[in-house]
Amino acid sequence: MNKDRRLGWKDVQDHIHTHIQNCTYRPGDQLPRDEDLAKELGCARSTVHRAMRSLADLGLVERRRRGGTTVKIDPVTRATIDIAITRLEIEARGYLYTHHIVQQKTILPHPSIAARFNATNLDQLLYIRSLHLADGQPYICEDRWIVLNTVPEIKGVDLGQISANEWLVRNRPYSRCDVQIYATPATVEEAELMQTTVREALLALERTTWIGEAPITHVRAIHTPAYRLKPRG
Amino acid sequence: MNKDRRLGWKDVQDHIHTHIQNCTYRPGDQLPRDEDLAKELGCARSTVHRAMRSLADLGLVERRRRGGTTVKIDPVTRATIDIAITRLEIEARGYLYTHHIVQQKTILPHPSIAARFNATNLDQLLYIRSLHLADGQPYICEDRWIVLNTVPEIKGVDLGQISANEWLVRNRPYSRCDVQIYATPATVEEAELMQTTVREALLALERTTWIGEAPITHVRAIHTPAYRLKPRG
DNA sequence: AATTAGATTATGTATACACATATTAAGATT
DNA sequence: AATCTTAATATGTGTATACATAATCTAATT
Repeated sequence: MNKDRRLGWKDVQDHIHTHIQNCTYRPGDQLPRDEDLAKELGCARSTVHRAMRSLADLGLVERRRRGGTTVKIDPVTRATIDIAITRLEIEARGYLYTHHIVQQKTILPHPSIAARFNATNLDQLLYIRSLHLADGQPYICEDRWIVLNTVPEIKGVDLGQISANEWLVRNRPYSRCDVQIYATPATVEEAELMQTTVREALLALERTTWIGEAPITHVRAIHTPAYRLKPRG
Repeated sequence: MNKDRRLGWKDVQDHIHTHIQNCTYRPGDQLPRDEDLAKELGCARSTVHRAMRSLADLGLVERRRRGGTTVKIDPVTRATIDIAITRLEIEARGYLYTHHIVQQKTILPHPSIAARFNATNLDQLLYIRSLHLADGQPYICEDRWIVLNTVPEIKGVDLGQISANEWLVRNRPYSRCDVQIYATPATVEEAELMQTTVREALLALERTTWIGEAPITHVRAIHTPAYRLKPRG
């Protein structure tokens, strides 16, 4: 009912945020101490602290132990992207998901792949090229290398049924993930698979994962020409 | 000295995180109540709460008021990218930054631009195409539309000196920013500016900003062919 | 003058407690 | 059986307090 009871940390956050947008506080400016703000606004220091930490997480302010809080001198635009299981992304858009394996083989690691893993002594890899479709139309083509030493169980999985993408996400948590996003021209084979023209500009999303020191998988997913990656919320 | 004094929230976070990586707790599994965990680990509930909130922020667990905490059923790979002032990005890589304006004119909004702003009644726009170089080599080519009604002061700024990018970031905080990332083939003019070939695949980064309801600027930045966007460490 | 040691300061963390809120389960009412 | 009400429950928030830690300034020492 009545929100006027007490001041919540979100209220405090909005208060400061508004002042930053107002240019009351400009980039580089020093903000009041938590304790002073608490007294001024009539709440506990912990409440101001909670608000300030949130603003710091958003990249709007910087806090230093004895230096206090300042509005970030060089503001950055912070965008967070969630890379979901491909099936779920396609279904979330209201399409019917299907996928099939284009090629699958066990190989020794190419130097460029080994470099991605930052490892020299890699053994056998399972390479899979698969196509993920939305309502029958190509959506993502992924090239994946799976480190069999780290994930031996995958040899017993029917990857035509459940995609390697989905199986790994559900069964192999990782401790580190390296992501790279870039544009790449479609090769002849990719163009054919994605039903587009050779050298068409495609968005590539590369991920490499480890569990502890052990490499799990490296994947390069290329999207349809019209694809636009949009950060959340 | 000795870290064994008391359990910190990061210790608790690591504890849970390790169990998730272990598959002790698997996607979909229910975690113990905060209070039980606190008792088990010998710390306060607030400490567990802090750790859990952090894990929720990382997208690893989900919390619901009476439903407790569960390991996220469909884990996503969450990547955060910071888009900095172009000059700072180039200088951070150790290059000498220069920039120049290729074209500048005042125009009425093209429908596609108005659509980006989600506004119909836009007045005059300042359009600027500028090239940002690293050690003299093309790095980013940006097309920018500035809403003069919202930012009239920019008419008095020497944008050959300070780039529109930098001036806006420093002087015009925004309340909303829309980001889109995609691949685009270089046009004839873009290819010439970026010293590459026509239809080469380039990474485009589009941003649109508002302050309150008022549109500020829309910018489309295309990068060199080799450019890779990397989320922060 | 340079270095060191100690005091000062603002944020960071841990704790205990009370109450708020969303959600589910159980029970009462129709 | 369907609906509404009420109670139970786990997380969310606000407060007060104490102490930890990092950064900075000051003063003592060499």
